[in-house]
Formats: sequence, C-alpha cells, structure tokens
Amino acid sequence: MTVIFSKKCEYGLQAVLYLAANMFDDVVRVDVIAQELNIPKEFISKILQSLREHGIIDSKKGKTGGFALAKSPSQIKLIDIVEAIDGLSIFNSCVLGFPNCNPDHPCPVHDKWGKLRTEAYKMLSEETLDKFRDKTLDKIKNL
Amino acid sequence: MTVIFSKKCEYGLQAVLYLAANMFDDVVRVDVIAQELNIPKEFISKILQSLREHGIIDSKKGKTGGFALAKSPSQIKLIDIVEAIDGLSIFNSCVLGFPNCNPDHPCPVHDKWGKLRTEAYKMLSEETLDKFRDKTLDKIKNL
DNA sequence: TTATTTTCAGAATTTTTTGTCTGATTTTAA
DNA sequence: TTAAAATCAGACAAAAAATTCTGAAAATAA
Repeated sequence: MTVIFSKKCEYGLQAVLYLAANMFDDVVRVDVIAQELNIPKEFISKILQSLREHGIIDSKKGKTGGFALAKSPSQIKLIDIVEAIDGLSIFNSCVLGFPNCNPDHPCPVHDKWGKLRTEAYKMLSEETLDKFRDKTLDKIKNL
Repeated sequence: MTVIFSKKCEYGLQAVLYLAANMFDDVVRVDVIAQELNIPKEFISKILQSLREHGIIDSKKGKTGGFALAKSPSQIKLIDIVEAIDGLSIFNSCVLGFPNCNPDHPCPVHDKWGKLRTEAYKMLSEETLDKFRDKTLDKIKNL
C-alpha cells in the first residue's frame, strides 16, 4: 500500500477544513464533525485534542463545548496541520529509503524527486484555509 | 508518520536499481543484495520473490543461483516496480482521504494536488533503469 | 549419488497504526 | 445545587505492515 499522509493527518486536515468552512458557528461538537465527515468519533476526538495541543484549534469544555479554529482561516496553512500530525520528514527523507540522501551523496532519483517534493511543500505552505471554504462546503454537501 | 512508498517498495526499488547497476554479473545472491543495501535478508528475499512473480526479475535456484533482471534495464521503468508492490492507488485516491474525489465532486485541493501527482507519475513512467546505473553505483559505494 | 547451497512457500512474530473503551473533569442550564 | 452534556486522559484492542522463522524443493559440484 502507498500513503502520502497518515489517516490521522488526512482526518485532521478534513476536520480543520470543516471548521474553517463553518466559522459562523461558535464551536462545533466533536460528534457533529465525526458524523459530517464519516470519521469514528473517538478517533477524530483524539486527533482534535492533538491539534489543540499544537495551537491550531481551541476547545471549549462543558455543556456548550466544542472545537473552533484558534486563529483566523487566513492565518492557518495546510502545512501547519501536516507538520503537527505527521511531521515534515516526508520533505527531507529519501524517497527510495536510502540513508544520508543529500546533494553530496544523492540517491539515483534525488534531483528529479526533490523538485516535485519542493513543489508539494510550496503548495502546502502557500495555501491557507480561507481559500478552501467554498470547495469544502461543496464537498461536504456531496459526501 | 508519513510515507510515500511502503518499505517493501523502497527496498524493491533499491534492489532492482542494484541489479541494473550490476548487469555484468550473471546473477546476484540474495544475501549479497541484503548485505550491500543493509536490508534484512529474509525480508528482501520475500520482496524479490514477489517481483519475480510480476515478471520484473528472474531467479535461478540451486548452488549457483541468485537474481537478475528479467529484461534489459532500458525496458524497465520505475513505475513498474511501484505498481507491482504498492499498486497505483496513490495516483488516483484523494490526498485528503475523501471518498469519491473526482472532477465532479473534487476535494478542496483536488486541482492543485492532481497536478503534482501527474508530474510524479510522469517522472516514474519515463525514467528507465539504465539511466540510473552510474548514480546507483556511486550511492551504493558510499553507503 | 550425495552433500551443499541456493531459492521458495507459508506460517508466525513483532511493531506500528488505527480505532475503541472507561471513567474523570469541566461547564452550563434548570 | 444538581443533572446533563461536553471534552480530556490514558489504557486497551484490533488491524495492518514489517520482519523473522522453519523447513521444503531445486540445482550444482564433488
């Protein structure tokens, strides 16, 4: 099997995009997020807690509790979520699994892959959550 | 954690590149491959068997046995190994983990990610093993 | 033919990732 | 003040991926 982001990270990205698209709500309960996105409640709950520890989202406890973004959507980049959950190792470790893959001792595909990787990193670093609101709403609606 | 190719696939790519770089040998024993690449012998053995079933490499049993490419290096593309081991799901499943991600119901990053993915696929489909011989030899030497 | 050396096949084990359960803590509404 | 409804924390369980083990089968050299 092949993966880009872990399931945790995929779900984390989905949830944060969902929160960004629902800014008009004060907070959103974890069971609403879980239901809307078809993610096991207890699992997304753990992921949201970890994103809170990383300062990406805020939580409110108690009867009227739930989750909301910690900052405005325009201040949160996709890479922030990826970094918080999966880390950035994908962007500096060898795609062929060779150790010490660097310009001095490059793996056979070092140059070609490095270019693609840089583009991916750039995309995730440039795009902020506010740019996705409409597309997220549309996607959720058709889930 | 984040992964592009599974460990199996990484090791498979390494081993096939190694075989391509050592075409002057008739066959290479699995314990030599394992030692040169620092891969557990029993594990790479399994991977090589699976690549043989996919027709990418050949094996010879018995006292003078070992493995060799089934075709000339110029006829084997990187994507062949990826497809045999990890499959091509990475190239047509949603990077955010959304179901039914397609042009009709795209995920928020569908367009931007799709472009990168296509480039990656193109690279892996265009590059054949013969182009990597020198770089592979250099990398192995400095492992 | 026989001993040796290799790949082969499948099961078993370990580790990592994913997902679940239990109960405590916090907050609010009645 | 009390009951209800939410998050929180940590242990637990299940599933998947990675790795190892065991012994058979094949081929060659002596």
